[in-house]
Amino acid sequence: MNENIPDSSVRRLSAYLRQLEVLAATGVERVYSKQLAKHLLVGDAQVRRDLALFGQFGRPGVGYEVADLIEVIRVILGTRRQWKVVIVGAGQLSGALLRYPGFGLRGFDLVAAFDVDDKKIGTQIGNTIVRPMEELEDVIDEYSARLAILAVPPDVAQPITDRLVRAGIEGILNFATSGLDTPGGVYVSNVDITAHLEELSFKVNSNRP
Amino acid sequence: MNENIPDSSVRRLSAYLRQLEVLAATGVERVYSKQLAKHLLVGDAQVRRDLALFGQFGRPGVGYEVADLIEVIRVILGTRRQWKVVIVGAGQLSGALLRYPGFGLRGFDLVAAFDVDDKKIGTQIGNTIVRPMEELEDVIDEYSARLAILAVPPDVAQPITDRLVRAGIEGILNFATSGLDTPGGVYVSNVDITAHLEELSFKVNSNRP
DNA sequence: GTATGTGAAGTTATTCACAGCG
DNA sequence: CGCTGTGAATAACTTCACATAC
Repeated sequence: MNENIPDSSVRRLSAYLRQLEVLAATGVERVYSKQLAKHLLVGDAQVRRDLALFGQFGRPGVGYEVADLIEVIRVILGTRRQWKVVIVGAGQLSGALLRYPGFGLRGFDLVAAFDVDDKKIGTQIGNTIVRPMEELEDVIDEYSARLAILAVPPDVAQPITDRLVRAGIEGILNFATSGLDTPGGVYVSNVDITAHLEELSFKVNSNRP
Repeated sequence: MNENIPDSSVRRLSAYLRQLEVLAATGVERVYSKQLAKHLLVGDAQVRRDLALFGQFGRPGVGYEVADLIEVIRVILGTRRQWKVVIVGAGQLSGALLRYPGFGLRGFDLVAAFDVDDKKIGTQIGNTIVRPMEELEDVIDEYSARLAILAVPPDVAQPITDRLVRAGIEGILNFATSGLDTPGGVYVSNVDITAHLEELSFKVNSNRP
């Protein structure tokens, strides 16, 4: 699939998809770019541009079919397949993720969790049994997992990343605050909750300090 | 403080700050824009530009003092004060946040948690007791809290948001997948973990489907 | 009449490249 | 010299506005 796609467009496609899922669940069959734009604080032209990067999916004067557009965006994002995902670190956060039912519906199958803590190993979280770190490579191989979620203390984030990369993982969702070094072709997406709070702090502060 | 600051610059400032915190902890006293840039996949000019939006903090030929720059960025982000933050929804995710020690150090004090579930009310998570939703407005008022974290099911996210806004909250960190409507001057930062996974899916897929 | 798709225009962000300071 | 700070140049993204299709 093409390159030269702005990251911002990809993120908006996810947002459109969330919106469309709600519309589909409430029985809405058609939607206009203007409606999709409204909740996202973007213009309607932006919505059409984002979609135009990948093809023509609407009909002038009519709009978009909700069900079709959901499929289109899933194809674009690559989530019509079911990605096998391993999660390293079986703490509270991982527990929340493992129990969240939304991932499976959206193409992400959390197949295994790993931890170093003997007290956690063997316990069940959601539908998943916590395994020892030693099994990491074998399990990634067994499931042909290509994505991983990293929810471990910062000091072990980089060494575990290196192991994940060697084991064939191509995308890492990182909850550690430290950045990760990975070779080209291995992507990292960082979730830094502190950074989100700092963004709010900055904006609220600029408003009325 | 000034407007016309790109969101992307604010996000990068957070990233620089994370980096600087690590440098400070390891005893490094000086740093160049080039070093800060390296881990973040941006150019050194970008780092200097981001800082130049707010003033001049380095010395030509010398670089930046790590400790000074940390202070400068905290001032910019508004996190030298201690923000009082309430958290609504006392599930697994909130448990993880309440037990995370990093927020306090970085200017965010999670002062209260709320839930509708009688079984949770009164229990302690980290240092915080879970309170009934009825007390929401009083507690926000009592602490003069201006930020809130929302970790509740999507169907109640909007009504609770409305309550938070009426109670004086000015910034909301939202973990619900649905977007939130807020009046001008009330900021929302969305954490959509599915969107992060979709971003990885997209990139890994464009690489080698 | 209404909404899409898209060239063209406009805006914003990033990178270059170098003067000037330490 | 080396590194910052910053005009100037470039690149990227967004918005406008309208021909086209329904």
